[in-house]
Amino acid sequence: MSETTTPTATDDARRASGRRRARKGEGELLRDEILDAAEDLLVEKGSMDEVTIRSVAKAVGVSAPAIYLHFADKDELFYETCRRVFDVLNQRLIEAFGDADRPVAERMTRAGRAYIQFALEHPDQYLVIFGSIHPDQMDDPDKMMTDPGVQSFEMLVSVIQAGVDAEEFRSDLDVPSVAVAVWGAVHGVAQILITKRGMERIEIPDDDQVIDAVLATLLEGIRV
Amino acid sequence: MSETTTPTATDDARRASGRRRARKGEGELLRDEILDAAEDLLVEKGSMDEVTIRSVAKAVGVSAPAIYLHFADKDELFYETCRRVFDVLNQRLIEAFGDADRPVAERMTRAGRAYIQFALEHPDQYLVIFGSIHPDQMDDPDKMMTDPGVQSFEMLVSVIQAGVDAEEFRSDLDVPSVAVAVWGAVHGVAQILITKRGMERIEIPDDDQVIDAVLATLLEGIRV
DNA sequence: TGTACATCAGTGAACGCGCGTTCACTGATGTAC
DNA sequence: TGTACATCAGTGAACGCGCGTTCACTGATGTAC
Repeated sequence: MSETTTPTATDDARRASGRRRARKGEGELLRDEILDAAEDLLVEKGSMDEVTIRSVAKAVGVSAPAIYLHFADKDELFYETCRRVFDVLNQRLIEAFGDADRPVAERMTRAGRAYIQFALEHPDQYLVIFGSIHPDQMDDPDKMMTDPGVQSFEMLVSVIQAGVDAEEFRSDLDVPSVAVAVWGAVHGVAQILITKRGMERIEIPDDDQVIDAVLATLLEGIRV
Repeated sequence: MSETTTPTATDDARRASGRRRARKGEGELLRDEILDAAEDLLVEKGSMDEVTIRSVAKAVGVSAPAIYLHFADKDELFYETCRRVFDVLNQRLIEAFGDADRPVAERMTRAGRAYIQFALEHPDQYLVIFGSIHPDQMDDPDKMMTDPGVQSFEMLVSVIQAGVDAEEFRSDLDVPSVAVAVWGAVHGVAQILITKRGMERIEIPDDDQVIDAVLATLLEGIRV
């Protein structure tokens, strides 16, 4: 049993997790792995409170203190985790809204569908993000999830305004109020479709039917 | 310093909290006080996880183990706390829907307004209730918040159907889908108005304007 | 009316646990000479 | 090319803390005789 053939604890850890210690200057690689693991665990557990620093570290194949080489504390880790997800949603909305040649009604429908579909594809992250936007937790304005959200919301406002200008939508609309109403409606439907699994006693139609219903109803309500 | 004049620790506790030990057979009185305190703390903290059994006991003026004379564990305590709130909302919706003489559109508007206003009056309980309806936590069907919710939802469905029958609403509506859409829209707007305090960068109009916008848009969208 | 007793609504101290975080350290990697 | 050294990415053990919950108990209240 020479030293070269005896597996060490370090070897075991490497084999189990598939991780090697990062080269010098490549420490940032671990950061992304941590964020990936945190996101996966968030999906699995459904709440930030039930995901521990230790479990994230274990999933990555690293010791718990190693997390602190990349994030100041637990809050910062999960803030970054959620922001990444929100960025993807924002990107999809920009794409859906962006095609300025098409009719406004069509662009809004596509964006609304993209929004709800994103929420259904990432149900846990979506709920965590919205759950984490709690008034009491918003004391630090720099830590808000809304940076990308603000951008999307402003696009929504200007698209509705464009619809009014193009005489697709009624001219008497209070555009900002309608924008909040549309956002709220789409968000609310997304949340209900996510949670409907638990509501067996309410017979909820297919996702697509409900998505069509809310988008059609909203559009019909603001159309000329 | 005779025993009759020396204040005991028990006297102090009584004076501080205003509680007396319940008479025999009146143990149930404490139960309501516990639920009231739990609800208040829930509002204050914004999340079940941040309210401890110890803090509830302290607010009531009782020792922590006393809680266990009335509730099996922490889950049961907060389940009951939320159910009470949900029952009030349900009652308000029944009232708003109930006046069968009036036009359906008016009844729906009143119910929608009552729903959002209730959410704004009890923002934290509302978010906690909706936050606690998480798919992963719904494994025990007897512990669902939806018992009163089911009743309200069924009323919504039948009211919309009544609107179709009375030829107030379009005959081609898929009533169940529209009901989910309406519920989702109202819920989503309520949630956004609750959380808007934290979103200073998005300029959100007055509550009433937004409420009017979503209800008018939805109604206009389903009207004949 | 007095008194022994059962019952009930609580209490105080302690339990075990898991958590976020800190600390002193190790050992591989790259670099200057 | 060899070697001493600085740097960096980690580790293992331990910390203090607050939590939900349990346990053995106390003392006021009502009741039977």
